[in-house]
Amino acid sequence: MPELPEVECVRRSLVPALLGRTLGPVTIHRPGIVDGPATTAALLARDEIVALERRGKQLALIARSGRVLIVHLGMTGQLLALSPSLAAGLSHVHVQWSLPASRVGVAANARFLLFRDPRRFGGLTPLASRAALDQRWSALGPDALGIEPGALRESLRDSRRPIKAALLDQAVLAGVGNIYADEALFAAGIAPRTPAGRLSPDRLAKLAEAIRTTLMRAIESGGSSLRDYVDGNGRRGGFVTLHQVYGRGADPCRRCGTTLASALIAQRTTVWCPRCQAARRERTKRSTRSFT
DNA sequence: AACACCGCCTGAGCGC
DNA sequence: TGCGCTCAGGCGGTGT
Repeated sequence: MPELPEVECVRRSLVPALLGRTLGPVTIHRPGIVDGPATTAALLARDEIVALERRGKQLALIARSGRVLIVHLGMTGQLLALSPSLAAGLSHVHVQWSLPASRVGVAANARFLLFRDPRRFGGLTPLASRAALDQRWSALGPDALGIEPGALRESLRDSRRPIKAALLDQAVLAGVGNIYADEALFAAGIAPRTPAGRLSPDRLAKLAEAIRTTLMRAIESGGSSLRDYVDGNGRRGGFVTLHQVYGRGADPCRRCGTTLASALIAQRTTVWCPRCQAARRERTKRSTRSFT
């Protein structure tokens, strides 16, 4: 599932094919996946891509005209720059752009840009300007790849939810989904049900570092390909083999051998090691009325 | 206000 | 072989 590392891998893999290039005509097979009027201009047809940016799990194509197209991959979405032969015969292609011919190098064969998404949890959101993008992204928490302890502490202050639930909230922290929430909590040695606002500054610092490290390593491995995920060139990622807990419920912990626990937390299957991530007594909530 | 929960959608995997 | 069931989960909308 595309979380931050997968979206970042898509972004990086598409830079050679898209940056500085002008998209050709667009064909819209399923207008419903576009949030708003699905006009060719809104979809950046015949517009030059001047930047590819990411915030959390969202990817934005910035065009010369000033228009912006946000790409949400959802669970099964793919943005692919492919040769005609690879592009042919793909199912669930909702929007398709032509890419200009020529240009030597790795992107020379990429003649089509495709947005496909079998389950349609993803979609495209056209925006009129960079300012509109900034406004939209201001609703997101800080990007998880650069999360600092202070920012995490600020986001989680006074929250009574389980830390697992808080990490999944994109307004708290942008980019972490179910896989990397479990992996980061394991790396930090924190039990997923620990109330977020009760974590000590030390443990929050450890968690922030664990989040950054886990995400960076996943990016280096090309992301986590369970079933659907591939990057912009159609390549699968290799991080699944490095998962410590996600998808391993009832298997032995790779660190201590204890049987991994599994439960539904915040409506998500959550896996953790009861020994490496033992619940411990956290600091109690300080009275808000004391000494103010 | 903070949080819980629902439902969208398809294909893989399973039991029978 | 094939059918029906369950499960996966990002995220917006609604309920408590």
